[in-house]
Amino acid sequence: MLDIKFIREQKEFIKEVLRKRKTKFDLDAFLAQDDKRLEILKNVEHLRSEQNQVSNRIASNHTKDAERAQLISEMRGLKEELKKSEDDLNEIMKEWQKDMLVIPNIPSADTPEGPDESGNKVLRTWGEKPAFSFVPKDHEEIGKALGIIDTDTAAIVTGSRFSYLKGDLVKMQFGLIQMCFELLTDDEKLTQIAKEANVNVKIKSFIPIIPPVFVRPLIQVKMARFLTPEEHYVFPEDDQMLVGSAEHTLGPIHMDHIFKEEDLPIRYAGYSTAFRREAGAAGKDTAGILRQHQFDKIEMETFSLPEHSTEEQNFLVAIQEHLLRELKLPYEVMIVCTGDMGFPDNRQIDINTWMPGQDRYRETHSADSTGGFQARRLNTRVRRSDGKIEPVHMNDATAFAIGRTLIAIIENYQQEDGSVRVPDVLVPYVGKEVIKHRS
RNA sequence: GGAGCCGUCGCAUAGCGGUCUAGUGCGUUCGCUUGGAAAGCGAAUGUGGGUAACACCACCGAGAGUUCGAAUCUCUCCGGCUCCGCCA
Repeated sequence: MLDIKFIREQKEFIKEVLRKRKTKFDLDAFLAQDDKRLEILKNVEHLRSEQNQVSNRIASNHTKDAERAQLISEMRGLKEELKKSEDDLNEIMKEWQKDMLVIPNIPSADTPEGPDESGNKVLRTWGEKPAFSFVPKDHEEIGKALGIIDTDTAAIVTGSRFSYLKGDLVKMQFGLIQMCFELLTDDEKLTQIAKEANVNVKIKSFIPIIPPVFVRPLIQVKMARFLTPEEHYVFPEDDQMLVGSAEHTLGPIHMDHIFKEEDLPIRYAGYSTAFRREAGAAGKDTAGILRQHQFDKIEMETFSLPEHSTEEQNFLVAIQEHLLRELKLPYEVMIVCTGDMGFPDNRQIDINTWMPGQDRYRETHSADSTGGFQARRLNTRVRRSDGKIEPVHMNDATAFAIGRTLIAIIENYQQEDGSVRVPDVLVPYVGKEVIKHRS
């Protein structure tokens, strides 16, 4: 949510934002409504003020009985007028709040304008795509043959887009989790990463979190992550829904809280399963485990001072890149254009990792800078040293989308005989250098 | 799931229909005092809306209601605690 004062003051600018982000919204009509809202609000406050004054006179000992009776009958009339005005205000506020939720965040200056994902720009690439002396297979074929991925049984037991991961692949998942948390809780390594990426942030390690996977729909609305209800598993009788990302329960941790300036930044790393209905993706990526209804993820969520949030986002991207470099997986870093970026984002950076089995880069990471957009709805603020209170800035970013990272490893590290080499950094966790079929 | 308590300004508490535009203590900040400090004394200290700035208004877990008037009474919901039951 944007600041209504800002919207009022920067009308033309907001219109431009709406156009760039392909949002159909009649801003003029909305602002006319807003004028009306302020007018009614003033009226309500005036009436309430009068009500209090008269009420005080009724209560006063100096008021004579006859006068008191007179005042009480006066109050009856006032009461009705107030009620009517309040009803008007409530009605207009309902519309107003709905409208405010439709206006997206303002894209950063370096966000390219574009209609859809074709407008995204690659900022840099890293790593050599592996050269194979044979035709590389995709992860499903390899995983199935090795007995480490079983989607067939999952389809029978549960349904499509679910899977059993088995054997060494499970150990590899826990290896990824381990190496990730070791990094994110290590000040020294984080300092090194920031230095190498030339990013200027206060180093403070991440607090590991295992968050709930259920969340109230109302909280999702505050996170601006509930624009497509059909994408979520919702349980109306419990007024709860499954999260689509750990971000959904990490972001609201400090709802209604006011930070001291020196508290920031605060960084969390949450490990959680994510659930998505993939309602709009029928027939897309049906093979293997690329697009599942259920997958595990480590998500970074940080709270920072407004002037530090872009640098914070760059820091999170540097961490993402570091993790991929540790695994020696080739990737490209991409800045997402206005037509493709997430609704609450002011700057979105995606990382696509090379997947030889599909002969293309696929999205494995996203780093979303939402500025004060989510924080304003969540009422998460900071008191500056001069006493002023403002929304904090929030960043969220993938550390590992584990399923997709496993895919990238399987496909990049595959060998002609169908076995998969284990990346050096994961060998201690998996306990072997090559994953072969279990005899 | 059953029974009983409870939710007030950072924390702790008062508040039992009008004097609550919410009192007190702790904490915090500033000042006095001091060679300096502690103690003591004095003052300030919630959030939001609104305004050029004031005024003004709202907020006592959330919402609805009763009333001329609600932190206070009623209802619904949310959350917490204690006991019982069940359970990893």
